[in-house]
Amino acid sequence: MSYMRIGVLAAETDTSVETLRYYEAEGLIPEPRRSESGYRLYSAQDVRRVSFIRRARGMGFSLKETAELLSLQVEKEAATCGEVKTLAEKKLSVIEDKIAELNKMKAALRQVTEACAGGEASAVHCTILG
Amino acid sequence: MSYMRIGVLAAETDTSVETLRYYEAEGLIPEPRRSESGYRLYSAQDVRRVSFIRRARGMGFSLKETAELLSLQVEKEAATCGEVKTLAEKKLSVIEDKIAELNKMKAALRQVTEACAGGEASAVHCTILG
DNA sequence: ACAATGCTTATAGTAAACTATAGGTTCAGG
DNA sequence: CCTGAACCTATAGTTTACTATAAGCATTGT
Repeated sequence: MSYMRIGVLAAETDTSVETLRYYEAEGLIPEPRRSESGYRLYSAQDVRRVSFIRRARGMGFSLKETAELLSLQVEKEAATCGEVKTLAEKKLSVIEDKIAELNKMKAALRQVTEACAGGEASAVHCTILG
Repeated sequence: MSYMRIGVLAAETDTSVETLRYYEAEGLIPEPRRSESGYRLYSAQDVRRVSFIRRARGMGFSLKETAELLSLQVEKEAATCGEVKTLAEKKLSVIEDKIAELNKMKAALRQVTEACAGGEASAVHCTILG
């Protein structure tokens, strides 16, 4: 149960096996250990890593930006604590900005739902923009 | 001052003129009125609309999804209040989900900055994932 | 034993969202 | 008047992120 093959990882992370191999080729996930016959074998940590990648992608981070976020883990030996902390804080503020943007969109949509009583009346006054 | 040309709109919205024409071709912004010589002329409302598009794109919404969000404005005559309200609420929950995901990522990054004292020590214990 | 399923590599194809180019028109400043 | 910047259309090219195909080996169920 400890190690899973690529199909299981794909299912667990709602990804395709092709995409997983692509992420590996692009360096977003490390080369996994292999079974005797050459099958890729993944751990629970890989599930977390791929889930993180999918989440970041869904938020509009590119694969390159996602890799930067993940580098906070990968570079742990190489970088000093200070460097990692600085990068993490920079990324954190990017995320804060995104949350703020989403809250703006939320407010705009709220206006719509509140202006609309619902029902059959024409939606002339329902508008997302000014 | 009331109407601006495409270059000004591009500057105001941090977009390229090519992208603006592309958005027009794709139906994300309406065909603007033209000057005598055929130049596109935009209003302040167009600035708001393009800004909204850029914000939505940055959040990971595709152009198609962005168009759906904007349709809440465009379809105002055609659709009933009930339909618009339902769509708005659906989109609202997508946005809530995105905010929740970002908060997860934020928590993960917080762990990093907190585990890292900062300074010269190796960042072995700085990790974004488990 | 053998077919179905799942894995392997390598390579090619695709869709979305720009981005750039070519060739021409308009307009503002010197 | 003329040069250069900004605009026009039409079309072609690029990048990103997959997605599919081909040809073959491995594993599992009957």
